[in-house]
Amino acid sequence: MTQPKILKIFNTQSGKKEEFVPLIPGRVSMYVCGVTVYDYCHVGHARSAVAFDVIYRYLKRLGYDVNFVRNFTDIDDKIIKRANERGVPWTDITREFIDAFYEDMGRLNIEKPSNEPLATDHIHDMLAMISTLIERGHAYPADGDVFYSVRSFKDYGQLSGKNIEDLQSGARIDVNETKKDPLDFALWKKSKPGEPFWDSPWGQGRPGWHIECSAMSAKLLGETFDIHGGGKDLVFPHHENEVAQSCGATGHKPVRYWMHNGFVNIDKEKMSKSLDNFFTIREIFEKFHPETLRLFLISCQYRGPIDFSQHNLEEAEKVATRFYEALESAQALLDKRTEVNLPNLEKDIEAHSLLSGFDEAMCDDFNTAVAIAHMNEALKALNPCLQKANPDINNVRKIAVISGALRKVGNLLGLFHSSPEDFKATAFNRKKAESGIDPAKVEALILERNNARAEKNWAVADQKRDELIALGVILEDGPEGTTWKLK
RNA sequence: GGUGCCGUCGCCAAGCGGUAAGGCCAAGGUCUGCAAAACCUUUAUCGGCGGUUCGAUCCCGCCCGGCACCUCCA
Repeated sequence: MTQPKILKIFNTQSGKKEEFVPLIPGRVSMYVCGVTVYDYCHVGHARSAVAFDVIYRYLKRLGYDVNFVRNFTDIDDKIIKRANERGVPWTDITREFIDAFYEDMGRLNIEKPSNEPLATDHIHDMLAMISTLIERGHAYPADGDVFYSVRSFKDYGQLSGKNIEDLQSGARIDVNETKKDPLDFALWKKSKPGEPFWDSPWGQGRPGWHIECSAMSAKLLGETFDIHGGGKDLVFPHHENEVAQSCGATGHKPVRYWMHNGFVNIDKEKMSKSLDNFFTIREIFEKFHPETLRLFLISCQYRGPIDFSQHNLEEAEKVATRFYEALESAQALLDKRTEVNLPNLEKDIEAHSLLSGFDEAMCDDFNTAVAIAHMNEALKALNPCLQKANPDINNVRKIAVISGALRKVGNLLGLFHSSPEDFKATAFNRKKAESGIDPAKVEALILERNNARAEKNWAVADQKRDELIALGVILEDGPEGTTWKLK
């Protein structure tokens, strides 16, 4: 990028968009809460992954050297429970779902972060932090457990906008006899017989959920780092507790910009395990191309809710198809017109209005919805050039520039990673399965129709077309013959 | 009960003080033997009522409707 842009980020902490200024010029340190590996990822996980992937990619475009850490929570009650249900070692569970996670993320075209620490590889860092918290009077051991004393931290609640009195009056906090205060949360949990454990000064046990992020972010990014992200549901208590832990241990705030993505909803309700209204990513991929899911997820601003439905995915699929088809024809034309020299193409691409519009949108708190609107405008400029039977040199160049700009912006959003054939094949296969159509029958009817057309027997040709339409088949007569697709 | 968020064209979705981006769908047109694709054109005053302002979808208040967090959760 030639022109420096001012990036604005909505900071959960302040509730406002703020100008982004990294702690160290030219560098960004970013930590995003990953997943607990006890099950397959659902669409909600996909949203978070895609949102921060787009953010990661864009920070790099702005020229930052980004140190991006995304953790795996690989020790937790749910993992132990799942292992017991299956009668296998808990490490079998974590290994299986880490592999599945990588498979899903790979298909979604999520870039690998700089570092992906496992909680269990950092137990010693957590123990050190817990000891510091005890020394500083922010935590206390109690019968093998260690708890954080929430009332020892005067700013508790400042991230999520809660105050201790309100939390206390809410009757949903579990009562635990060993806690001094019901608001206190576990830093270390004593293990029960048969459960995995690590040795600690307080006996055998395992870490509480929140401590891993505080310990690993400090270890890998420093006591103060730029961006911490995750789903909105993590604001309280997880991120609130992280702030308490880190501030308690170091005396200063760990995070400069807190970013939270909105939920994926089903019929206006949050998609969640407890409501049992979730879809796994791999279920979606059985019907839709990963890029369709990706485009759907970035078709609105990352902070708001997004309603998940087959209808909305189909709409995203249409949009993606239009882009793929235009890009495909542009490429075909450019391949044919190799005699046209295209000097300084990259420079013209970067200078195209799509790039400036894209940058403006992204600098406004990563507004991907507006970015996609600009892509549609570019597409609208590209298509008329593609209409021309034999475009002149200027048009060829225009096609090269606009399609290049579209590809570039698309790639920055993680799109156009597939081939047009693969992309269209996914939609075709789904429709074929849903309609139960027989391709051989379609081909036969098309042949009959084309025979009639060759004899200029339009009545028969149209009758065959009507039959095909009744089947949901749409014909396209092109210079290289007739192709068909499903409605 | 406490705390936030949201309500923009039939549908999805930006904008958030100066008279509403984009997409889907629909209609008309160009093209086509007819179609399809593509292109062109057309479609909203922003949940309701007050207030602040020269001016409000955008600020404030109240109301109606929906959601979320306060418990594991992306």
